[in-house]
Amino acid sequence: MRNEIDCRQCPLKAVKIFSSHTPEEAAFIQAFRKRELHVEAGGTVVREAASNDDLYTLRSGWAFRYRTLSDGRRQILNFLLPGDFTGLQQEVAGNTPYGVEALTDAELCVFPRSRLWDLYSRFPSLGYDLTWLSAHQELIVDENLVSVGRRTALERVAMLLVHLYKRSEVLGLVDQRGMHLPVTQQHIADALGLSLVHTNRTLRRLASAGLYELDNGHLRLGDLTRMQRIAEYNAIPVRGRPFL
Amino acid sequence: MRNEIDCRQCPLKAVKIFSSHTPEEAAFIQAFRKRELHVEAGGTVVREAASNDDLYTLRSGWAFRYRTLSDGRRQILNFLLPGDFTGLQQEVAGNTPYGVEALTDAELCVFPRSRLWDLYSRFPSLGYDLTWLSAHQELIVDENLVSVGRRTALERVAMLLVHLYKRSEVLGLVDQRGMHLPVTQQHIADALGLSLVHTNRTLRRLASAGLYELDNGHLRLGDLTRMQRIAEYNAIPVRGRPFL
DNA sequence: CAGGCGAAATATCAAAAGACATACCGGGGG
DNA sequence: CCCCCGGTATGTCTTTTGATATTTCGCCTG
Repeated sequence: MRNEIDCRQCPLKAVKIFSSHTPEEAAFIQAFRKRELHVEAGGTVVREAASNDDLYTLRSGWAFRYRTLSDGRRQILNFLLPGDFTGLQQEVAGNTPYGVEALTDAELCVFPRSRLWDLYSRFPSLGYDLTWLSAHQELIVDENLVSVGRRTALERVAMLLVHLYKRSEVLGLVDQRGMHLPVTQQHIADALGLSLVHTNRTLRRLASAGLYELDNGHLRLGDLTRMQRIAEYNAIPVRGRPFL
Repeated sequence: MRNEIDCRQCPLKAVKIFSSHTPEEAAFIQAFRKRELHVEAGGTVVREAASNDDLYTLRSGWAFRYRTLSDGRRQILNFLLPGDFTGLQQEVAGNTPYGVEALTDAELCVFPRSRLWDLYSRFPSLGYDLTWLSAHQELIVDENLVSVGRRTALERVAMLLVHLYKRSEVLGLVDQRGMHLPVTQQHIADALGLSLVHTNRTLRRLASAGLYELDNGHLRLGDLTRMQRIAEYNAIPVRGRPFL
C-alpha cells in the first residue's frame, strides 16, 4: 500500500480557487479521514442503492453521479471534478440513492459519516463548509435540470461543454492543448437526457460550425462567447470555495 | 400588522414527522428570525436573478422554485411544502439563481444570511440541520432530473403525482377528499419539461385508466401501487426531519 | 500486421412530443 | 345575467428526437 498523503499538504491547496484551512482544521480533517481510495477509470466508487457509511472528497480525476432505472435507462446527475464532495444525501435517505463511477483514474479521501457530528460540534467552520459544498452541488444539478427540461438538444450540448470547460479552467486543468475531456458521447447523452445518436448529430453540428474542436480527448472551444449565447448559460462565478 | 407566531409554539411542531428543538435551540431560532412574510397565491417570494440576503422556511402553504430562460421557457426545479427551507444557494452564487413563487397563500419565516455564521458557531446542531435540509432538497431535484431526463411523459406525470401525494401525506395534508393540489397543468408541464398540451393528454390517459381523480382541486390516487410501478418511483422514507 | 473492439459517424424509418387552432367549462365582476 | 378569462380538453399537422442498422476509425493486442 502506497503512502497516504498528509492533509496538511493536500495537493488541492495548490489550486488558487480553494480557500485554506487553519492548522487546527487541517489536523482535524487528517484525523477525520478514514482512508484514501484509488479507483481506476471505469471503476465503481459507490454502488447504486447499496448501503454506504462514507463521505468522499474527490482529490484528483473525474467521476460522475448517476441513477439508473430498472430497464437500464441511465441519468447522469452531475460530473465530479477535483474538490467535489459527495455522500451527504445518504444522511437523509437511508442508503445511497445514486451510484458514483470514475471516468479517469481517481483518488478520493474517505470520511466516516458516523463521526459527522464530531465535525459539526468541534469545527463549526467545517460544518458550514459542508453546507456550502452541498448547496454548490445542488446549484449544478439545478442547472442540469433546466437544460434537460427546457433547452433544445443544441443548447444542452453547448451548455455542458461550456460548463465543464469553465469548471476545468478554474481548477487549472486547461493548457494550450485545451482541456482533457474524459467522457464518451454516451456519457454526454446520459447527462443531457438525449439518445446517443442524437447527441452525435448535435455534436457534429456544433463542430462543423467551428464551435469546438476535439483532438485526442482534448477539447478546445472555438468561440466561447457564441457558445455561451447559444446555451444561454453563465457559469456561476465562485470565489474562495471550501473543500475537505 | 398581525401578531407573529412564537417559534416555541411553531405549528410545524404539531406535525409528527418533524423532530423537535431543545428550548435553547428554539430560543435561538426565535432570535435568528428576522420577520414573517405573508405572500398570497401567485405572489413572488424571491425574484429571480436579484440580490437577496435572506433564508426562508415555508411554514404553511405551497410554493415552487423555478428558473426561466430569456424567451420565457420556464423550468420548475421543485415544489416547496411546509417545513421546506430555501435560500442557501445564494451563499454560493452571489445573487439568487432562481425565483420562488407562492402557489397558495403562504406564510414564511425569514432569516438573515448575514447571521448564518452565528448559527453554526453557537448551535452546531442547527448547522447540521441546515446541511440536512440542503441535502434533502437536492435529493428531490435529483429525482426530478431523472424524470425529466429519462422517464417517458406517462412515467413523469405518474411520478410527480405520487411524489406530491406522499409528501402531503407525511405532513398530514391528506383527508378523505384526498390531497389539495394547488397546481395548474401548466405548472406540471413546467416541472416535467413537457408542453402544456402533451401534459394534458398524458393526464387524461392516467385519469381514464382510473389511476387518479381530481375534483375541485383535490387529488385522490386510484391505485397507488400501480402508479408507483408505472413511475418506478419509491419515495424516500424520511424519519425525523429537522426544520428551522 | 491482422483481427477484434469500443467509440464515432451516418442513413433510414418510427415514435414521441410540440405548435397551433379551437372549443369547452366554470367562476367572478360589471 | 352575461361576458370575460384562466384553465382544461381535443384535433391536426409538424418537428424533434429516438430506434435500428451499418460503416468507419483508431487503438490495442496477439
